[in-house]
Amino acid sequence: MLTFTHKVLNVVRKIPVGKTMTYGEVAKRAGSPSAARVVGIIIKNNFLLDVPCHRVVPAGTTGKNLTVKNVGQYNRGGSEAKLKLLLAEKA
DNA sequence: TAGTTGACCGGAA
DNA sequence: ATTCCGGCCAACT
Repeated sequence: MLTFTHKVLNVVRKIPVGKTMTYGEVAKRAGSPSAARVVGIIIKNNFLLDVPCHRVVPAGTTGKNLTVKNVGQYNRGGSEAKLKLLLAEKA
C-alpha cells in the first residue's frame, strides 16, 4: 500500500552509485518535505542492501564537505564506514 | 493505547 | 556566526 516508509525505501533504492541524496530530498520525493527525520528512522530500521542508506547524507553535505561529522549516522559501521563507502563509490 | 524519542531541515532570535 | 524552535511520521517503552 505504498506508505511513507515504502516510498522512502523506494526512493533511496533508486539512488545511483557514486551519488548522494540528502534526507530532505528523499523526504520531498517521498511526499513530505519536512519529514526528513522520519527518513532517517525508516532507513535506520531497514537493513536491506537494496536501500543504500550510506548514500543518504544530511543537507548541506556535498562532495567537498564529506567528513565524519557531515556524513551523518550509519547503522552498519558508524559514520567512518559510511564516509569510506561514499569515497569509494564516488571515486 | 498513549507518550516519548529520533541517522533531519529550515527559519528565526 | 551560533543557538533555539517547530514540524513531520515511524519505532520504541
